Amino acid sequence: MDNIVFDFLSDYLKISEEEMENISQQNVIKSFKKGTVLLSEGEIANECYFVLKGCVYSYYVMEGEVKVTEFYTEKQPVTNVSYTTKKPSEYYLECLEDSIIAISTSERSKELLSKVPRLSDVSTIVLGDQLANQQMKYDDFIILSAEKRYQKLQEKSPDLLNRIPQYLIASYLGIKPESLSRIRKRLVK
Amino acid sequence: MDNIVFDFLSDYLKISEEEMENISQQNVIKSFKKGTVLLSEGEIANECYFVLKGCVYSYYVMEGEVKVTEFYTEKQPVTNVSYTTKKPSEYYLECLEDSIIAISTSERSKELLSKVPRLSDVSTIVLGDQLANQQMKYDDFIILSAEKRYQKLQEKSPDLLNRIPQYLIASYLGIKPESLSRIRKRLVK
DNA sequence: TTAATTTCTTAACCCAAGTCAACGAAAAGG
DNA sequence: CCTTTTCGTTGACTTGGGTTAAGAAATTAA
Repeated sequence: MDNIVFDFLSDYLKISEEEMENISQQNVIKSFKKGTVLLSEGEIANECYFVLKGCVYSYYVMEGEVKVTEFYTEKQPVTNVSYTTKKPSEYYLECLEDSIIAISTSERSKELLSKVPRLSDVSTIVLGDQLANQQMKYDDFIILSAEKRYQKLQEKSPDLLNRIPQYLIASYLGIKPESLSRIRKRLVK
Repeated sequence: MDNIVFDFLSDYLKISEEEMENISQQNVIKSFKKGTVLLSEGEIANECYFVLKGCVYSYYVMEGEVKVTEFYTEKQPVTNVSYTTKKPSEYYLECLEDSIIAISTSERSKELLSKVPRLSDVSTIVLGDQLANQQMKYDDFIILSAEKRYQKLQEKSPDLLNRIPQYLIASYLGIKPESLSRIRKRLVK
């Protein structure tokens, strides 16, 4: 499973055998059953996650209603406000499928960074990329209609539409399942 | 004007006289007239900005229509996707007021970081904070109605409502000026 | 396989925001 | 100062998404 981590890192730099060794030793990898809650509302996160296999999603519960904000699949770091701010989380992180996940903590990250200092450049770049992505995601949401957002999702991540139930896709798009049904009907014509 | 930069930095660490000296020397500060476009759609950004005084806003132009995505005021770093990705910008950055702005480039940042290495921790923290903020902003947009978003803006940044024209606030909230008018009318009752 | 449960679709009706248009208020320019 | 433009509000009408409810389709469990 480690090779997925190296695959991800090698987008940013070439890694030596020795560094690989250090990273492997530091890596804590766990399996979770579908439905496992990794972080609950109200909890303070002391772990951060990287999805190796499966799918994790984040959602708020507002007046009993689930509002999905993101899906994280293979090779994706899970952004986690509570882990950054050390304040109680306002949302949940849950496994949508049986998943294999690399887990880190502040302590382990520091330790790893001291052994492989070059990784700090990677983390800066990854953070910057995540910020840029997050901003683009937000901008799309403001700029585009629900219908356009669905079409864009179809283009950019058709895989998500297959592996994720439609009512969660609807929530992710900011609409109700019934509306997504109507949009899909409109579009097939 | 430098003191605003130090004020910002001192939220993250104590700065020595010598470091201040280095930072001051490296700092490029410019004044801009209201309406000055700092970055146009299609341009690749090679500068990044930090607002010392005044106000900068980011907006897309979609089919001739302006869609505001953010206002940046005193003591705020301006996030800039194009600066990170080195791809043509999809949006504009423009001064909404006469503004005084600290400007950096990749080269100058590197130089400064080599002189004051401690700043790299700050930049990581600031990046992390920005990511967390951006995510919270997105989540609010998905979760809340236009009316709730307006109320939240009123609470959190009443200053913006005074200094920024309403049709731009409306755009920022993702609605039309007419709708914002109606929301305001509904709320005074 | 069948039964139970979950997910998806459709229809009828409602409402908030969009559109178009008009008009008054405020700012900007001369 | 008055004129011109920009900005904010209001009204009438349209529209896309929400709500409720029912049934069909697809999963899951027995």
